[in-house]
Amino acid sequence: MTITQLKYVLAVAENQNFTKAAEKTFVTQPTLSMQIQKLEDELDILIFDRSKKPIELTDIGSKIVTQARNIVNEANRIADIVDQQKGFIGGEFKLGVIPTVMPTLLPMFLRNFINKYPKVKLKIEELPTETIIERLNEGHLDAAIAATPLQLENIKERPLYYEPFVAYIPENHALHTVQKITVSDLDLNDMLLLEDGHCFRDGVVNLCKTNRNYEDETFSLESGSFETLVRLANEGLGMTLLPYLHTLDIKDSEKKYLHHFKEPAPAREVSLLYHKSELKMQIIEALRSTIAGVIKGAITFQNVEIISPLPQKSR
Amino acid sequence: MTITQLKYVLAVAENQNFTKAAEKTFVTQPTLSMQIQKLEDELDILIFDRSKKPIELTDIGSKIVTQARNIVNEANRIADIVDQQKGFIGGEFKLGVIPTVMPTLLPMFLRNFINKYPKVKLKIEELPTETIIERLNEGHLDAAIAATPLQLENIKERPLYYEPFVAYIPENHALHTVQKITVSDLDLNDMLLLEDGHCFRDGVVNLCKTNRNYEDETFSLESGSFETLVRLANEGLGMTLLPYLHTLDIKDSEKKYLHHFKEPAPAREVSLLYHKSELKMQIIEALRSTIAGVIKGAITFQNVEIISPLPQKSR
DNA sequence: TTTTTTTATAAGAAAAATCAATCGGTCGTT
DNA sequence: AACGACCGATTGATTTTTCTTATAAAAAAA
Repeated sequence: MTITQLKYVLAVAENQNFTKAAEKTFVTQPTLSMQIQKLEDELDILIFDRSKKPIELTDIGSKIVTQARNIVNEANRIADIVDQQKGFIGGEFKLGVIPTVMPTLLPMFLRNFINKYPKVKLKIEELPTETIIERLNEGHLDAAIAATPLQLENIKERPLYYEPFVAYIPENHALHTVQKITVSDLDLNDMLLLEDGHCFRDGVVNLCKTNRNYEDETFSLESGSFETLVRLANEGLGMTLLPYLHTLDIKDSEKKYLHHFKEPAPAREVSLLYHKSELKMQIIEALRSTIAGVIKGAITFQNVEIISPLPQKSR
Repeated sequence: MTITQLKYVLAVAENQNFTKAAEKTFVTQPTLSMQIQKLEDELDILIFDRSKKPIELTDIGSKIVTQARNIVNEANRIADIVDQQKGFIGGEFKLGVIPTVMPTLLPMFLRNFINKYPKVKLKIEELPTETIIERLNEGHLDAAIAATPLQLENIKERPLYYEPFVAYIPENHALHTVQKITVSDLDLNDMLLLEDGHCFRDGVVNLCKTNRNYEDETFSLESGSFETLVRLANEGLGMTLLPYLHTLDIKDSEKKYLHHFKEPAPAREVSLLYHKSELKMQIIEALRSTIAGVIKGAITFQNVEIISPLPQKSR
């Protein structure tokens, strides 16, 4: 049994296809087939059920895949240990970021980070929380930034900052005169929301629900970006909630429509996520400290109440 | 990097010698040297400091060895998983047993076990607790039977039974008339003990010390076997304590000198020990259940107080 | 100094991993 | 039913890797 064989098995298990797996592992398909056959012969079991289309893992096969992932992870860590010893922080690093954090946080720390660690080849992808979790588990992401707490079995969370919600209330709105609003002022039916799939949307819904219970979940209007939401609000279609960092980019002329919450303000917790195997931990730590450094100047709030980003099962 | 290379590294680290490591791994010394050099080249570090005699690990080398042990363990577990799936319980299994448990426990379950699991090649070694711990950590033992609790970082304990101490008090002894003795009756200076290194001896010393404190630790007489202790006691040289199972083998004519303790009787906890990596867990479990089955008939005590087997630092 | 022990190196043999080409089976489509 | 697309297995040549024997070099022991 070799580590290479285990990597081949993982590739086939993930792609459910020998040919694609071969491409991913940069070998030809016969090589892959033979190595996997050799392993199966050695163990005297079948890992894959080739009669199914697409190919499936056998019972024992899926146990082996789990353990193989373990072994390959532990093997990768050897390189980590060496890097750490050499003080080398570099190599490819895949970071996932949720859409509602991406545009505000990224510009704040990115230049800083690549200056400080020029040898790290950062590959950043904007992804919904769900996909982030999948890819962290499969090892296709090295780390991610998302709203927490998620409390997942195999994923560790390291909070970066707490970002309060800020209300955007247009001139003609009923709440316009209220200076410091509270959660109980909120009405979900009057709220402009992001499209489904954004965890910030789920956070807002959770927040409003702590107040009242809505059976009917037909929301008035939804959009894919905060900018659109603000514009819709200006048109008198309702109010909306924004994460604090987004309010820093708003036009001066519109800043007067921002209303902060009475403390403790509702807030989302934004964390650095990584797999419990703690691979590439030096880079993760470098990332965390860089972000912590730049965020300190931007967010000074203390007294906040964390709103869960998890979508609640309705009906 | 290959698993084979890691195994070679482990062998050299353990033997501190390329030639011996080569023998242990069943390859020639040049093979070993070259493979290790290849790994060192690939990682671009030195694992071994060859200038020292005997050879030493570098700083980074010892970290790599730790991780390598990890990887090799996890890799071995693949075979475990397959065996479990096939319901196969077999292969070589190395069991360590402490001297004071060996002669009484082994005959009770051994025949039973080899009948039930004929494919397991049991290799049993009588070893002191200290050596058992070392070998479990290095993976040279698959499991062991020893007195607990030891509370060690990398070793799990699964209690098998609680074996009360029984006093052997010869006719002319001061305590001879006392039927049920108590711990406070004991006097370490009057106690015949096993030689240094036996954990049962440490248990007895601990037990007596709960009673009084002795500054002077010059014990009267020591011996390597319980049989000798009994004979010495018969000669009027003092009393002694025996583990319960040993009292079953005593001559009928001497049984009258056995005195049980008042409940809760002091007892030692005898456990199955294995490495936390839980390799060969099916065999370990088979062993445990077999022993548990035979011991149930022999030991029915309930109300006991466990005496630590750990030697206390004196002076 | 000589001998012994121990690791490194060199060269050839054996084993293995890989590739290009191709086969054979299973789909879905026409 | 015939065709083509897809997919994994097989074959045979080629390259790469691993291992061994033989030997050199260095260090330690005598």
